[in-house]
Amino acid sequence: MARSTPSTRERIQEVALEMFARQGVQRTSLQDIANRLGITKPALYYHFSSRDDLVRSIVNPLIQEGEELVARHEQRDPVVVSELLEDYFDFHYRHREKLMLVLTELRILGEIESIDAALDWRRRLVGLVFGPEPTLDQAARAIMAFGGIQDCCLQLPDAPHQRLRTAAVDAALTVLGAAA
Amino acid sequence: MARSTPSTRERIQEVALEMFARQGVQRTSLQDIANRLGITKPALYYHFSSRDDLVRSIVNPLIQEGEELVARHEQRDPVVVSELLEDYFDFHYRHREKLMLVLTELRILGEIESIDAALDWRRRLVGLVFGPEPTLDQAARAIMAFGGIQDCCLQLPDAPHQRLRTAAVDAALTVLGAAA
DNA sequence: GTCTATATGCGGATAGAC
DNA sequence: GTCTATCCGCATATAGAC
Repeated sequence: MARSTPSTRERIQEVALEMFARQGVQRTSLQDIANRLGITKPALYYHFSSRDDLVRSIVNPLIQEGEELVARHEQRDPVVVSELLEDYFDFHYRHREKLMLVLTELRILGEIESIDAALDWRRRLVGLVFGPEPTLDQAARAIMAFGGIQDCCLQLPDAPHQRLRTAAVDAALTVLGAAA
Repeated sequence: MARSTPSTRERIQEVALEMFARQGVQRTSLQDIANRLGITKPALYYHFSSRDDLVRSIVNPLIQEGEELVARHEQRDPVVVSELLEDYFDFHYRHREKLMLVLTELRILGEIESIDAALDWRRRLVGLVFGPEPTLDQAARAIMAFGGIQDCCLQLPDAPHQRLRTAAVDAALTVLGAAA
């Protein structure tokens, strides 16, 4: 983390993320972002070809990293569910600011054509725990476990990291365990 | 359900809900809605004083009904958790189209100043199960249980109603039970 | 890589006639 | 209750100079 002077491109992403999170994507104009940085709109267009391009550049690395997480666990044999849940928690906790953005404005996933990737990601997570053809009961429990870990990260942001991690993962293991 | 010819006001709400759900609130202009109904924008303004007013008119009854559900269970002594969860499921299942709208665009709750009501609602639900000062572990489990029921309704829309109800409520009881 | 200047269009909203 | 006409503002986006 050298934190050398960030490039203009990176500064734009930083400020955009902060403003998107605070006042919403749609309500944040490129003008706003440019003003905040002391540059002009055309300068912004030099770095990002459109508004969606900017949003994509912020969200895509997240999707990428999530996919890698799943791929890593898919290669394990056997799958260790508790470690999967822990990694899943850490991923969400680490990126909770960006995730808050995505989840309070889920629609943007569709707008940047990433909705399919997100759905596929969910499907593969369930597959890791219950195989490719889960029963309805198993599907419900998987939704509750993974969704719940996500929600814990976002709804209890002030809780101490390690205690929250234990609480969330334990709760998830409880739901999953009763159907294993 | 007389389904007499709906008033223009009701037809606007119907069409708006359908378009909001399909293409998003922000991307649906009053012009779009008016065109679809074969009327003009000013005609729309006769029925709703602003765009937010229209959104509010669609979402508010939902919030209202949710509050009534919580209030009803708050008056019970003792609280019967399984029945609370069943009512909670039925509420979400019945209104899943509108809820999909709200949850894929959570930001709109802030825009119509209903975010506080929504947060308070969650807080009271947790209180019904674990009292006013839940531990972190209990809070995590409550988030997982209530959030999970919600997610099941929205993510498994094709599942048979009764089987889904049983699966979701059972799973929720499992998480809550282990901390009761 | 950043600027000035500007084109263009759409969205919300209102006035006032029918 | 619905229309025509219109205002205003802002957003996206481009051209071309420095």
